[in-house]
Amino acid sequence: MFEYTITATDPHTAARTGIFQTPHGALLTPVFAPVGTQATVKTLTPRDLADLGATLVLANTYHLYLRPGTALIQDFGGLHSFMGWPGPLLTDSGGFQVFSLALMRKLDPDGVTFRSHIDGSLHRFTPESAIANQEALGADIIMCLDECADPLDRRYNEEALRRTHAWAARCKAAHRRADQALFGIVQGGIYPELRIESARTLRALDFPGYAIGGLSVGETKEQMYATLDITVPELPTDRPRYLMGVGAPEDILEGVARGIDIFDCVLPTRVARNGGLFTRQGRLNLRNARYAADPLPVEPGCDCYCCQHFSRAYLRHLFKAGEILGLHLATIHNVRFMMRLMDEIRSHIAAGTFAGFRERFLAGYQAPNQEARHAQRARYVARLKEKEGIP
RNA sequence: GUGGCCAUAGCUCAAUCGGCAGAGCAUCUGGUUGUGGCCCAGAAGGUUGCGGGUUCAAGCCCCACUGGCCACC
Repeated sequence: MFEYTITATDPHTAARTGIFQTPHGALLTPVFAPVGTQATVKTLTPRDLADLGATLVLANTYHLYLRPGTALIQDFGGLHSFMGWPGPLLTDSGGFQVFSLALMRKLDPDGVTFRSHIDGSLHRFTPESAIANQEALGADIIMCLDECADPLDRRYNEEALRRTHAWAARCKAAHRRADQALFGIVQGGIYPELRIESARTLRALDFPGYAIGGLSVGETKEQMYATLDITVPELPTDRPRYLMGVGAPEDILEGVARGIDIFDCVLPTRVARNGGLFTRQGRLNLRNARYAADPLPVEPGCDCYCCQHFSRAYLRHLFKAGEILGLHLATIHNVRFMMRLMDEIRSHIAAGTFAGFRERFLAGYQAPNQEARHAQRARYVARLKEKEGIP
């Protein structure tokens, strides 16, 4: 179980294709996992997901632990049967959400105590309970409890890294189910020495796969790419590498080129629900007045149900009118866009033409305004700190 | 017909004693990276119903007109 077979390597980059065997099916990598936080990819049925070509779906342990409870899902035969998704599943540990969503958190060497963002009730995660929760959910790939620090705070990262490494060892020791692959998570912010130390420490624990966490959380894209450049080479080549929380189409290309095999991200589905539609030219904001009478499909040539049957004008109307169908159709398109992108990436790696494909894609793809992104991020962080009383 | 109340941004409404005309929604634009359809940021939008008057200064006070609502014939 959990054999990872490399099927092709790109001659010009670190990109590779592979097959990762799981109890619920084989994953062709590089693979992108749509996010189904609360045991559902918002607006999509499992049948939609299968039709779109999705193979791996991520669900969040933090949310499912709080509601409806991991024990209840276990009583229903686990997450696969509860949510009606027969394919491979991945759950995170819940650690990240404790730090990003919970109303309060108190760290100690043994774990983290926090208050639910839903009702304020008091809870606690330890490495052992994080594993127990994920064993109850029964996903094919599960994650160690880790601590995601501010990527630009060196001292915090040093401190968080000690906990993350100790917790990784305890997670591995606590993990019993042989039908789940437990991945370790490399942390260390944007600091090369910390990333290298983290990768080596986790590698010594011998996980069936390795995740890179703590990225796409506030650093620049250049810093993220540079961190991948120094981290991936420290990981074993015969195990899948999972870049958590990424990403945008341009980041997928850059990640694959640096040897990443697995991605997950809310971006395609979240942006879809706000009228942002992916195309090869960049993102199209359907709320814009310029599409009010546009008879074209979102992306001419796309084979998705949305593009095959509906105009931009109709989709814009659905969004302006607040109709549910707009969210569904936009999500269908964006997930299909990601799946087609991954298909093409795998084909080009297999054919040895990935480098040229990446270059052409990035030349034609207009990424969102980085200044606006970072300005917003700064405001968000400022609000968070104000909320928590940090000067 | 008589009396009273009202008229401010596309809509619903603020504006202290007469002292730089604002908000929410809608519109327009940008953003969302280990998920709240939430949300965040910015922009545009005004001859304060019309015409006079008083005043250094009027959305606010006075007169007339127009339109609306209420009450009573």
